[in-house]
Amino acid sequence: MLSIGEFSQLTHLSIRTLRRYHDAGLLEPARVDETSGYRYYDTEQIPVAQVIHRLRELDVPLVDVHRILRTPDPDTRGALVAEHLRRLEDQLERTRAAVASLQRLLRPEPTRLDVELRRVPAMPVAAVAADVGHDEVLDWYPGAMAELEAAVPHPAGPPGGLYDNELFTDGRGHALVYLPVSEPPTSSGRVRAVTLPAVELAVATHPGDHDTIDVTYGELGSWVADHTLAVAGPVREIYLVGPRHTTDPTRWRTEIGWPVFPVAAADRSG
Amino acid sequence: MLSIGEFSQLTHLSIRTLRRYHDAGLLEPARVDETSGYRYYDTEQIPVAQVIHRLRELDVPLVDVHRILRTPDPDTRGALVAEHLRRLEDQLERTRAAVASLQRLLRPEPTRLDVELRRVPAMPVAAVAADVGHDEVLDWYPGAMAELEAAVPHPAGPPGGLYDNELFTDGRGHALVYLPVSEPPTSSGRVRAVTLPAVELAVATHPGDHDTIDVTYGELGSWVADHTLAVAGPVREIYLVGPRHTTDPTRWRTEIGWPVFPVAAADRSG
DNA sequence: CGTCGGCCCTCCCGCCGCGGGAGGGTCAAG
DNA sequence: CTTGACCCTCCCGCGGCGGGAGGGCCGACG
Repeated sequence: MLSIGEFSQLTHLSIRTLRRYHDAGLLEPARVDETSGYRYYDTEQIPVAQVIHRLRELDVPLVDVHRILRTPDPDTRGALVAEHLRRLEDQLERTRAAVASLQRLLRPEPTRLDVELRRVPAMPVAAVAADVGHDEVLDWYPGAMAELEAAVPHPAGPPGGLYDNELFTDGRGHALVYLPVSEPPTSSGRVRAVTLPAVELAVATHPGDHDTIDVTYGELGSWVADHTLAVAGPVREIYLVGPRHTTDPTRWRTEIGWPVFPVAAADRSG
Repeated sequence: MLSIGEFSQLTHLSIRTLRRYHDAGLLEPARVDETSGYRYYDTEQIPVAQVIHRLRELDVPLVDVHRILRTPDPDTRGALVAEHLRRLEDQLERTRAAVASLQRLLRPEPTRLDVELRRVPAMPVAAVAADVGHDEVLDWYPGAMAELEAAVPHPAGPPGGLYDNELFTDGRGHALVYLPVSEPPTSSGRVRAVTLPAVELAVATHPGDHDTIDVTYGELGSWVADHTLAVAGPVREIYLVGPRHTTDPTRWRTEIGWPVFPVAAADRSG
């Protein structure tokens, strides 16, 4: 029987941390003295403590550590761990992208931005919509678009999305992805027939992957702000060239459409 | 002049976050209405906001972001950013190591551990000591050892270290690294002449780099606990083969010496 | 000119995993 | 039996963000 201090020395986990793991039900001491409350551990618990230690080094939340430890089946457990490793890799990828983008931002080369004012008529589409958080969008998008493509084998144009402004201001809001159709589709699963309203858009094209799309957003937004206009509705994105066309992200083309009030009405002299 | 909501849409930073950055002095609005407190931003602030966004994606703390933004000289600023990238790489390295170690821990193969009881006489050494935190040790060690090696060109044995138990139980404590000498060295810099006390050690050898050294610690500790004895003083490490000998970490050999009360006295029948 | 809905304000709380510290009980060696 | 090391619980703080309450401000309408 090891006291908490001895166990701490054997596992290199601090006493405080061991107590916390006890409270969280992660690492129950082999025996707890009823009157004094003293915790006593067993040498067999050392490997368990080390597994916890490793998982924490990987920033696995305590609840997930709990889940993993509770899982008896090694395969399922392996899958849970693998899932976390996948997320770590995703994060690494995002880190790499952020580094690259940061370096570009710090060496500012004047980017010439072509902005086009475009009148878009009302458009019948097949759509999948949801209320999502800002950081859930990337997880939500692929499934929604896959369902759309299955339901609409012959779209009448490139896919797109509408993103409510609250998504950015509040970090949560309404998002909708669509495929244009020539005639209204039948609803199935999450797919619905929707008619997008006509709008006037200020459009800029973002080249490449979406890691730096906020830069183009900012440039387009500056242009819109500098040329008057107020924003009128959710931002639109149109995926002219995307992962469906080429695996080379540098070839992707995404149009960003910023809805504005029609130019005639934007003359505010009245 | 952009309201905070408009600016939020342009930068994809939430309103709350923008307010926080204002409070932290990171991103001062171009104008703040005195009576209403309304924040108004300028389109020129968009790139600044995006730099902040990128740095935060890299988990750079707000205070450091502040430092970086305040730095006018691009070279110094680049150095600060590079420093953070270096830390990211270190962390990545540790993550990699933790993953590897975790996989080994989850596929437990019975490790046969050779433990030797060894009586170590008092030993004159040149030593560098400090009070350090658990996670500062790795940063502190190289400099201390380099200073030692400069002061002791012809050591009388392999280098080693003594680590107080509080270092693990409290996360902070006394650490000492040494080089054995044949006669007491003169003090210089942080180097001091010290005589290590005689002890009885339970010794196990840890092969390879130190990423998994806690596993060996645990195994040795189990052995000590299962064979009686109480711990008597700081743990010792002896670096038989280390980075000074070979760059191949798999060849490293580190002895872990767990001080125990002399075996005769460990008979607790009295 | 008043009203109303949307925007913005400040202030406080919660989250996670950990450390710090207060205040007090327990254990074992002398 | 005393002493000092050890252990206990409980509360607070950190950093960066979100949630929510409670209340002013703005501008487009009637």
